[in-house]
Amino acid sequence: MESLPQSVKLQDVADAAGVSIATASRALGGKKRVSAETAQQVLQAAKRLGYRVDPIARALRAGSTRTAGMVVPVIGNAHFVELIAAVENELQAYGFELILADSHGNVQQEAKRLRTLVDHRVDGVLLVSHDSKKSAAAIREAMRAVPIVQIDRKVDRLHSDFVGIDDAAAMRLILEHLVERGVRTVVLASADDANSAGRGRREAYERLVTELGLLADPHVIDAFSVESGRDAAEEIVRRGELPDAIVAGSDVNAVGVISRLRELGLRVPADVLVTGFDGTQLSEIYNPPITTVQQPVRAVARNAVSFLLSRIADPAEPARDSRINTELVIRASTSAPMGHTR
Amino acid sequence: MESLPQSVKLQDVADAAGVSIATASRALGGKKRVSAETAQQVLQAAKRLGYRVDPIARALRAGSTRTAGMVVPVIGNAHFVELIAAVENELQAYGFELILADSHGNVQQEAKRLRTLVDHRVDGVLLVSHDSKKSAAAIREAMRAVPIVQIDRKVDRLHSDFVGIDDAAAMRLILEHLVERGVRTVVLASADDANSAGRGRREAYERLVTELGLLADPHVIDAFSVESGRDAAEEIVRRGELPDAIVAGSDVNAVGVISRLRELGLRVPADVLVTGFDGTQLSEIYNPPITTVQQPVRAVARNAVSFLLSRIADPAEPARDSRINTELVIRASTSAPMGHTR
DNA sequence: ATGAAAGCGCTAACAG
DNA sequence: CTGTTAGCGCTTTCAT
Repeated sequence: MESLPQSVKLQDVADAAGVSIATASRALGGKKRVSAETAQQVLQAAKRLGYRVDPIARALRAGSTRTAGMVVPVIGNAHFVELIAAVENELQAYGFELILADSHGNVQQEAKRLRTLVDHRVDGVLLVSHDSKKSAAAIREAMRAVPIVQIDRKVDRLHSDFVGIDDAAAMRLILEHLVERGVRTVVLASADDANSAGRGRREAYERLVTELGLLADPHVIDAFSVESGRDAAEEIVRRGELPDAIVAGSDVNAVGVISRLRELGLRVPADVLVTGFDGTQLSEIYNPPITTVQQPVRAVARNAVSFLLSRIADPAEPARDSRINTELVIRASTSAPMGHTR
Repeated sequence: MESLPQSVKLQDVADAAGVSIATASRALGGKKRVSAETAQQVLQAAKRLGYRVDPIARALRAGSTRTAGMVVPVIGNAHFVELIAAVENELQAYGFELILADSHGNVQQEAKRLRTLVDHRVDGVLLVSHDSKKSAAAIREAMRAVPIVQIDRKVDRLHSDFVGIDDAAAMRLILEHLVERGVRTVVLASADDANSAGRGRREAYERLVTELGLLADPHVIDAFSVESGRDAAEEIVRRGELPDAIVAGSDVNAVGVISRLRELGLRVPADVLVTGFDGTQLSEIYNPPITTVQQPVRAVARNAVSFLLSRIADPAEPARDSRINTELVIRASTSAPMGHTR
């Protein structure tokens, strides 16, 4: 009982209900200035005809596309994947579509994608930025046109909503756990200072290493990727004496570390303990399962979307900053007795 | 040197170039009916003012949004993640945006998402469908409004473009490899018949098992997910005698199988060989790395997008069906000598 | 080759 | 409470 898609327009509904197009629009929009019965008529006519608003026409006139953009550094990173899925799901509940953009860990691409998102009149943007300094300009520009909520990583001196985790507290969870396991020497294999998450984790690591009396080799600075994890492992092994534990800055790093160690004939946790960061499904299913700090991805997505929608509703709102707590999940990668305790 | 976003309109460019808005539009559109010099003037004025077309207004008038929709059963599945990333990348090259939708492996959701994509006037849809029968109705409806290219899975008796792999050939690669390894008994742990990929793989498996003289326990039918892989492993172990090899219908299944086996105290490949399917990064980094058939994801994405764009350009084109070949990648999960050879 | 003008489908003044 | 009307910014006949 459907007519051809897109062919039923507001005028048709108005005609069918015997009212003007304006009244039909108001009724459909749930506006107050319509009598209950007229509204009924219109609603029924609309349903009967299978009417659906044309979001394009509505957008042109009213400004809203009911679409949000999301920019991430790499779609493929396990953590971002989970974030994307959670965000899509959350937006979905509010009838918003998600336009996805990959910045390929590159400030130029990021700027470009941000610009086309703005051009496409998304109502708002969820952004996992690439560089805490170099990303600033493009974001500022985009913010003049549309609300932006930053997720996971914060750009320096940028006044916007933010949703993330408490990196320092999370790092403490990891390191205290390692201390309990009898670890004395550690090495950090994490992303470098280019983004705030990497920086926050490294700074916390350095503070805590001192506080907890751990011996830290100069840490290996790298990116959040499997490849980087592999490189880090390689370098650590090449240096000679293995540390008691390798603290990875993300689960994908940890996976890279472990897989390369294995290729080099070293076992986790028998030869060295390894921890992850993020709590992706990867950490759970990997062999060995990886001790990590679990990010509450759904909560992060929920907050981010809620911040975005409320800012769309009222752009003047003060910027909010939400840091959700993580939870330590202990798994096999740190469970066996170590071979190298001093 | 930027004015406020979205504030420069075609009229401004026309004024600056000293021509009419119609001429400006034609010049910007690269249309023929404009003199070379006038075109130059307009182009320069546009650049100088930082003009950018308003895609919404253009869409309302011209119909095209330069946006494609993509619907997948689960964003999180490793294979779909890679597909999404490749498609986003490919579309990007043509200046198309990607609206992403998760159907949550559910026909109702799928129908709904397809409908909102159509409402949002995407120019085309890339679809990994959920059910080779039950998905048909919604897809047919959507196809009346917009071109659809199916990826990976084909809905029965539906006349549309399709891009996928040769499941039968891929399964042959896997099984012949196992035979070479001396395997005699195998079990299939794969998705059930609800989608064509699952069905194709199972049918090929059954044919080949006979052809190759393998002993196949009744296969374990399941979904494409880590959890299903785990369940399958559990059931296989519970049955008693372990087969020589477990053939998973996807990499995520294989990972589930291996992780559960490990929990049950069984080792891969020492106790049983396991193969994956898809060739995701997961198969490469897992411990042990998993023997699998590699899908040429980038080629699939490239073909799918190219099919879509050419069909958008000419909806009357005959439907194309492209099956790209896979490659066997041998890794540790099938490399060690087996313990159970008969 | 160029310009004037008519909408695309909808919402929001502004009148009544 | 309801209807009339003016656009949102752009593309595209239809004249010239």
